[in-house]
Amino acid sequence: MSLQHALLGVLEARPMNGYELTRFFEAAPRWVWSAPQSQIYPTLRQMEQAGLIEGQKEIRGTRLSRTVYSITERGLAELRTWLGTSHTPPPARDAFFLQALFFDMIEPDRAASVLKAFIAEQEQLAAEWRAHREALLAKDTPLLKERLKNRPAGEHDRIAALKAHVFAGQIAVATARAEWARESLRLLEEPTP
Amino acid sequence: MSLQHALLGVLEARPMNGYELTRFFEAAPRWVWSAPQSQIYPTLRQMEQAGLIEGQKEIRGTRLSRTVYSITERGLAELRTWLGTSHTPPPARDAFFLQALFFDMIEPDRAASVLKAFIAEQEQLAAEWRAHREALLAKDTPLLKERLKNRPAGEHDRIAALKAHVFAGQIAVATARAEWARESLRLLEEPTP
DNA sequence: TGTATCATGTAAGATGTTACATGATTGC
DNA sequence: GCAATCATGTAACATCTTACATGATACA
Repeated sequence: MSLQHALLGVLEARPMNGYELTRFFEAAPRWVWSAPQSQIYPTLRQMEQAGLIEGQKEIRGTRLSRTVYSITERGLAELRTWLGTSHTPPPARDAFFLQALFFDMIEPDRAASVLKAFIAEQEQLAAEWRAHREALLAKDTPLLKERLKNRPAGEHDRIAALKAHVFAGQIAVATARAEWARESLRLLEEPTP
Repeated sequence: MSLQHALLGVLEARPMNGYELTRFFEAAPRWVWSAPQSQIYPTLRQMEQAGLIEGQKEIRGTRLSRTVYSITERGLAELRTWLGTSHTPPPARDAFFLQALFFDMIEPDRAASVLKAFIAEQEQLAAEWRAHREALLAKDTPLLKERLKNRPAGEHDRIAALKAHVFAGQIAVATARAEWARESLRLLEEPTP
């Protein structure tokens, strides 16, 4: 159900059509949730049926139609309830740690090259998140700007700080993973006595 | 495909039947991968068809039959290839960070209680992993004992250290998450000027 | 007139979840 | 005899992935 809540969270900022949402959820600088286009459209229709969002059909030109969805009172209530509830953690399922668990079965060189790629990838992610965090602190992302329009000015700093802090969390995790991988490299290279 | 590799990794230690594997993958002290019983059995049959594992039917008592699966040469090769290859990271999909991203929409008290539950849960996980890590370092887990029987004694320390280090990684991530949640609590409580 | 972008759709298959179902064996 | 454990199965459903398909509009 998380995709639905992710969509509700985005639509709370402003109404959007499937195409915009698709670009958002497929965006290169990774966000906290991702989904392919083929999942977005059916989910939107489902959510409309459930009364969580409302679609407004528009025509561009003569024949190109798009449906702009906005969050309903019901959707807002559902989102708030979900946000205020503790959910059971997802089952452990980390393909990379799984891989690392059996590194003793392959040559250290091969394991090392996998680890190095992992470090590069985590650092890349951290860099993207760092940029996004900065942009949020500067209140300079398209979505945050829209969102703040419906909020009292006195809260803007707090809201930006809270959102930015989520990406600080992503950065912290990516950094911890990269650091762990560097330690792994040292462990692998240790000469066996 | 990761479940298949997880199963291969476990079966490399020793042959097991579906029931044993189920207990392993549903075990309370979380491992790096989990799967329900309903997924294990069909996957095992699939893997046997693919020649990655080999099932040996046994009879306990008069009628209770079980199929003990062991890894084949083919399965071992597949596992080694997978272990030595870098895989594209899974798409970002973190329900908790998603939730935290919208904490500005609910009362700070409610957000705080969600955060506190999260901290407790991450610390619980870290504790379980810490215990498992210690057990691995002491070469005192059932599976590791089996596994080491087929390895030269001179490598035992290194293998145990490598496996234990994976759980050090899990602990580091859980700790980073808990620490991040504690910072969030402070941010939430900050008085708005 | 052609290319990039806008805009929406579906279909097949893999993976994961929840729940139910059946019977054998061990040990008290 | 009864409960806990051993042992395997399936069915329905939700979720996610990969791929294909179609047409409109903007703009150079």
